Amino acid sequence: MVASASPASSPDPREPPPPARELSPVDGLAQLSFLVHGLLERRAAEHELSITQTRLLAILRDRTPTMNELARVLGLDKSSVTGLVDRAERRGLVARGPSAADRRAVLVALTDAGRALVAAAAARFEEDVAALLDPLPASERDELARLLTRLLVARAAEQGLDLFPSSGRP
Amino acid sequence: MVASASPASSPDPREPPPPARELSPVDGLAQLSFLVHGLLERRAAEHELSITQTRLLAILRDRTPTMNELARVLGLDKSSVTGLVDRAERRGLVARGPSAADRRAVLVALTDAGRALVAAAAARFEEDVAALLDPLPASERDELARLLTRLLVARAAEQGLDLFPSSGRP
DNA sequence: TATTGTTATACTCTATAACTATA
DNA sequence: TATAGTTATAGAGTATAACAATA
Repeated sequence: MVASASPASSPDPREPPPPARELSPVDGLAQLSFLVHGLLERRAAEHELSITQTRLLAILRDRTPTMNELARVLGLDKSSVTGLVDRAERRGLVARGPSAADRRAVLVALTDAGRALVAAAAARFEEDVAALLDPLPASERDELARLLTRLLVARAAEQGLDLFPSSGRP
Repeated sequence: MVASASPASSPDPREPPPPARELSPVDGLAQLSFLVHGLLERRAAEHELSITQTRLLAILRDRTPTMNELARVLGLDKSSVTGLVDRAERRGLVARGPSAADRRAVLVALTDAGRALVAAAAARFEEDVAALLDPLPASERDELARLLTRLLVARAAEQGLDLFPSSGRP
């Protein structure tokens, strides 16, 4: 797993190769995850962005959180977010601002430049993933989407989250 | 994509919630990749390993490469590998040794401690991925494996690689 | 007293450039 | 001269601990 692409089982050398082999679901999922992660990493790098910087900008597309909220969403210590936002601010991608509600808090927002950059990177990444799915006919892409959605919904439910909110809440 | 779990489309608020929604194949793949990557990161961290250290140890399970080969496989500069192997060696996980063929070269091998550590981390990670697949009945896990294998085989073929070698070679 | 954010410090990971030893 | 590896240096990303300002 992790680094090697070969299946674990060693076939009997006396037999002719079996007609078609398949990855285990576990191996397939693991390998595909690394592949997709690498695609994002490469596209982000084209815009001089790390994965973390990309996540930061992606989060800010929807909200204007405090430093503290950002730390929670990113799963980082607040001191790490200070540095992260410092570097993005130096590049003019985000801006800090005061909070009307709490004079201790600092709000972080995307600048126009940051919004343009994350939009470009996201578009390219989505093209990559779409290209990855290209070999499958549409019916099988739908089937894949159905299976992946079920996995993600189940996982979200285990964590008490709803993957599809907005069903009748303010 | 990237950071947010919500689908892009906003439903009509006058309609009752549609019966079942689904992620696009692109979103499903992207989200699942981050999920699986995070699982590996957490399991590795339990053993005080970074993803990079884990990759290093995983590669060494199968081979005893030179520093140079390691740099190529990991996609890193050789100077980065020097530091990586330094830190692993300090922890007693790998050992450097001379090459009989080339007195400039340095061979890197897993120690027993390193082998035990990577085996433990890999086992836990595979349990995690298996648990992720648990919500699907066996027939759908098989279908998922079939679809993922086709994607990975197609991608490997584009790069001139065979995902399933060993068909009639020493 | 508790919370928000920054600073100081330290370690990992990564790269570029310069260097040593061998081929 | 070219290649294998290390060292020096620099910067991103991360965390812990101590601090200032505000609640």
